[in-house]
Amino acid sequence: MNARRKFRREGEERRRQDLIDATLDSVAEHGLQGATVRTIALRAGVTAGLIRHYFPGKEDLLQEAYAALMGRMTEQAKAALVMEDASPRQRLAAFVTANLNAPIIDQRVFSLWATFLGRAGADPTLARAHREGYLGFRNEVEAVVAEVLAAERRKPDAAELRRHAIAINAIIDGLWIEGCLAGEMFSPGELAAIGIKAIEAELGLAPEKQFQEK
Amino acid sequence: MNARRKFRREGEERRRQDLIDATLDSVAEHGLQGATVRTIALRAGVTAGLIRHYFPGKEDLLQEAYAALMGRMTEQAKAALVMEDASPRQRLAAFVTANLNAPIIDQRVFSLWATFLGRAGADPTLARAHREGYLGFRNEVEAVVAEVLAAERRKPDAAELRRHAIAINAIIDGLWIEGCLAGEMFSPGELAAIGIKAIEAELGLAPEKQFQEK
DNA sequence: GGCGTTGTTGTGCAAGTGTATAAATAGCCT
DNA sequence: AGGCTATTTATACACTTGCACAACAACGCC
Repeated sequence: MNARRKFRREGEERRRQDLIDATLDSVAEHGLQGATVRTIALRAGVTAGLIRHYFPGKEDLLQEAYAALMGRMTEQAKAALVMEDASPRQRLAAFVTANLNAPIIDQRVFSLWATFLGRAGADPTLARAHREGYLGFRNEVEAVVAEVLAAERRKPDAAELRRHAIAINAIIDGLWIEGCLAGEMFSPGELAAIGIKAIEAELGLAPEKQFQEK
Repeated sequence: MNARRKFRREGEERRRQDLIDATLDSVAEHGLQGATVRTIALRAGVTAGLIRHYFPGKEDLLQEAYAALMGRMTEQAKAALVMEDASPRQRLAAFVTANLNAPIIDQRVFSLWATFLGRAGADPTLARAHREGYLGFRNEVEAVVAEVLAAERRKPDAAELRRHAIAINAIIDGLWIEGCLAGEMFSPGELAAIGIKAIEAELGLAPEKQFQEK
């Protein structure tokens, strides 16, 4: 009687990923305080003790989960930049559009972002991880902005470029937050349209002419 | 022996405020998970049992603490708008400047904001509280923008006004976050200057002429 | 001053926490 | 098929958590 639970042995990488995913799910749903080893294990379909077999402690699991989250976010964000045969301005517009629509506009991701960042003030590790991600993102923005202005025959100095990047980054971040927190207040594509307009104004570009037909 | 601890009876309102402040301090420093009744009580200079005398439960204390935080934030933010004998444009600039400098740019406040907002996805009460604060803020922005444009003899329709308010709100929010998380990366006043420029571009205003002398 | 009210303390408790560790078994190698 | 080994389960433990409750003492009132 009292049969022991059946189980399967998964590959190490698979198990670690499952545990990390389960951790992110738990944090997104119930916050850091709700992410207990038992909750996480239950979600991952294993028992609590197994966590200690793959991670030195719960804290390490949380750290790795945050790193994984950041990695996915920046990866998705930057993916919109790799477009061939497109003008710099089109690439910038596509970048903004991608960042202000699903799946990057997502309440769950926002919850995770906010929850972890709330501890950045106290946890230097988290703070540094965020800073690196932020600077990487801003540098991408700055590079595209430089291309856009170059295509317009304009030659901004480094300080001006930096200011543009900071402002544009703020516009995207701010609209991203609004979309995540109150997405249903905006019609589809509205945030992206607002963002593109604001960014074009910031860069002093003439409103884009619509050339839908080939 | 084992003398019982001396204590003083404080007024009810005072004690409640102290407990709320201690709660916010605890959350800012160690996150929601670090805000235990014992930690909070220790910080407030009382023993844990007293919390239950003023609040039905820990959850209620957290709710009231969040409400208090939001109240202080929006109050401070709006305070910069009450300027007499100032042009709409000056008031807008003062508003932006106030929101992008201390004490509104503050890592502790950001930690609290992020920590609580991380649970907004799961807790409808928090979500609604945030939404109200956000809409209130945006309406203030929209009102000032309307004044600024009116002073320029421009008559935008409601939709255009809404878009401007959304974009400007995003700019302020985005720069606020950057300042809170990495304040030392910016020189004093730099964020405000960037914000004002971006907002003027968004509104299509000619760069402001400096008229320092009376 | 004595006395009652009630703000405040201290203690206790059941549930839940992360971690340690022994027992079991799934899957591979021969 | 049989044994080895490392993955996985299960149990135990010390500690923390929110909450309940009884004892106590500070303060107002007469």
